[in-house]
Amino acid sequence: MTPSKPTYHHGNLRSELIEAGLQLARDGGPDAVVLREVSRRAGVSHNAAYRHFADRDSLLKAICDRCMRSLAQLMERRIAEVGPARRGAAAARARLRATGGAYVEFALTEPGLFRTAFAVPPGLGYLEEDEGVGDGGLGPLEILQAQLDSVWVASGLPRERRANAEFAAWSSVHGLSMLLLEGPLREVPEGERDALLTRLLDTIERGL
Amino acid sequence: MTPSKPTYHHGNLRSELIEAGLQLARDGGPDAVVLREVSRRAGVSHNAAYRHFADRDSLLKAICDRCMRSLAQLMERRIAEVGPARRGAAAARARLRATGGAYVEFALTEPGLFRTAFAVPPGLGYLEEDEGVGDGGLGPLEILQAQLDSVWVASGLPRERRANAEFAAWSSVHGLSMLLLEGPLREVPEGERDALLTRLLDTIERGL
DNA sequence: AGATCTTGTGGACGCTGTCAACATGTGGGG
DNA sequence: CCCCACATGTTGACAGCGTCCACAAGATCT
Repeated sequence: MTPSKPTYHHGNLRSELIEAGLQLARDGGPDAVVLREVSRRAGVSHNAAYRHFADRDSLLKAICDRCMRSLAQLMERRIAEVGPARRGAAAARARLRATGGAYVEFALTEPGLFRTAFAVPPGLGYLEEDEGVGDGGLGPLEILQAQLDSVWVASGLPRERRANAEFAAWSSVHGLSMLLLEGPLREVPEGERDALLTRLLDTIERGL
Repeated sequence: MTPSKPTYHHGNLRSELIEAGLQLARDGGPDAVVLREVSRRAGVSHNAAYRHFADRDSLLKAICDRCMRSLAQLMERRIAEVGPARRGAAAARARLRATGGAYVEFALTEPGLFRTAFAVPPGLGYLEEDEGVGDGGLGPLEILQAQLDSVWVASGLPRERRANAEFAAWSSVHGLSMLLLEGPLREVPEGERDALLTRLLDTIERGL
């Protein structure tokens, strides 16, 4: 099970397959993760992957988890950049905006990885067990929840309104990402995108 | 160009291909639109479609337009159900909520069609020319814009805040739909989904 | 050393989209 | 009316894909 014994036939194929698939996903999204091409890039025959993954979907799932991890890491980084020392309501709101901004930034700068992160094959559960988790051990949703908690504490928002706020915020940035990436907004010129994001974050912050 | 001359070899194949593809899309989403299976269902050989569509993507695009039209129609219907006679700010807001609700309703009741509506192949422009338009001649975005205009007029919201509001609202319902459909929220039990939608619409309405 | 399990290979099958060559039905000009 | 040109549909082929099966070879255990 542990993929880290470098003393077998190939060494540690499993990792290399994931790495090769990740590169394909980066360039062409989830559909570009082609089993035979992955094997080719790893330098093995077209069937070797079946010793490490039940089928293509199983490999894809592993790659999706890595993509989700990258997303979580960018969110963590952008939150940290606000400055850990800053306190108060303004800082909490700035971190919340950074969280949403990082989400859309990831979608636009790594479109292939973003699309792959959410291309988990049906039947393979999404939130398994510490998969797709950033350096802080939290997944994207949990990171967002933490920032919302901070805003609630710092801004004194009505407690009963906290319920499900994470899903409203998440949906917004996710939807904007999808629409810009592969939806009808993909023809929006680059210069206008920031305005859309700003307007979106304004709306959510006001509506919390 | 007009597909309605019932006096040729097959009659009007083009339409039947789209119809057959639509059924496949309804059951299995865009990936289920398989050229050979479409031809099979239309009762023609596997290559007949090439006389009406340049390639699979071209056929898929036509199917996507039909899906978008269905979405627009459901939005129109739900808006009309609010009651055309009702006037004032409350009515305008009710219609706006109906618009967003219809969007998510369509995604959940016709998941295959919804996913197909946004699976327009890259390279084939999204908003061509009166495609994917409802009975009122408006596409989903334009319908949403009209409802937002009504709210602005009826509620006297600050005019400078009108800019890009449609994209914030659209992103929200689109994101929720995607997350519930094929995203990490697809395991949310049916009973809790309405709460998420309500919270989302509340947030948007407050934040406009 | 020899048995056994794990890992990788080679070949096959049916599926897909697409291309080229061929067949057939339709409509118009002599 | 006939024949020609064109539009439409068919047949056959090709490469690429995921997957299954039988086999080979390296690693591990006794």
